[in-house]
Amino acid sequence: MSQPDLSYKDKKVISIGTVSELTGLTLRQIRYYEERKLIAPYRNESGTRKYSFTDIETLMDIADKREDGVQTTEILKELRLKEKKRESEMDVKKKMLQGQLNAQFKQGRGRS
Amino acid sequence: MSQPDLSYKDKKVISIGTVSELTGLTLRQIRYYEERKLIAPYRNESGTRKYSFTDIETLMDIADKREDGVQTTEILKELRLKEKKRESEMDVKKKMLQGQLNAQFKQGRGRS
DNA sequence: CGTGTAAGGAATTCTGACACG
DNA sequence: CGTGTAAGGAATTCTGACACG
Repeated sequence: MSQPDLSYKDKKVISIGTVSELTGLTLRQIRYYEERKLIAPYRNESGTRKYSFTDIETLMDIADKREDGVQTTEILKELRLKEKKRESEMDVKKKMLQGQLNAQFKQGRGRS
Repeated sequence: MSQPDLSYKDKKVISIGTVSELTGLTLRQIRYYEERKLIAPYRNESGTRKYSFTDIETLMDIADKREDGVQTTEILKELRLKEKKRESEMDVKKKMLQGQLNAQFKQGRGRS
C-alpha cells in the first residue's frame, strides 16, 4: 500500500503570489475568478489561499479565453464540460474494473 | 514543441510554512538542513524560500534518518549518492539516444 | 550538533469598498 | 462585467543571536 503520491499536480500548496507569477494574472484577477467559481483554492486555517498546478493550468486557460473576449460565465460552462469529460474517462476505468468484478461474482438475479 | 511541464515535481513553488505542515518539521529544522546543504530551496526576489515536492520528499527522508540518530553530515553523503544514481540513470537514457545518433551518422575516423 | 525561542522588520495575503466603463 | 487601487489589519517569513546539551 501507499502509492508515492502521484497526484502532486492536484495538491493545493501554492500561494497566490506565486500563482500570479506563474500565470501572469494579477492577484485581483485570480481572486475574481474564484468569486465567479472558475477555480476553488484551498483555504488554510488562517484563510490563505492555496492552489494546485492543475489550478494554474486552468487559470492559464482562463487567461487565454479572456483575451479572446470570452466572459467568465461562458468560461465556467466550458470548464464544467471538461469536468464531465474527465469524469467519464474515470468512469471508463471504473467500469472496466466493475465489469471484471461482476464477471467474477455474477449470480442469477430476478428483475424483481 | 512545448511539453506540458511534466516536471511539476521539481518546480520550486511551495513556501516554508506549507512544507512544515507537509513534513511535520519545524521551520527551524527546515532552515537548518538548508544550512547543512541537505536541500537547496529557490529564493525569490524578496528572499522567500520556495520548495519543490522533491524537496519535500527529501525532507521526509531526512526526518526518518534523523529519528534514527543519523547526523546531517552522514545524510548529506547518502543524498549525494542518490544523486549519482539518478544521474547515471539519466545517462543510460542519454546514451541510448547517443547510440542511435552515432549509428545514424557514423563515419570512419582516424585516431588522429 | 541540532533545535528552541524571543526580537524586529519586511513582504504577503485578506477583505470590503470605491472607481471606471 | 472585469479589473485597478488605497486601506488597515493579520499572518508569514527572514535573519542573527542567545540558550541548552
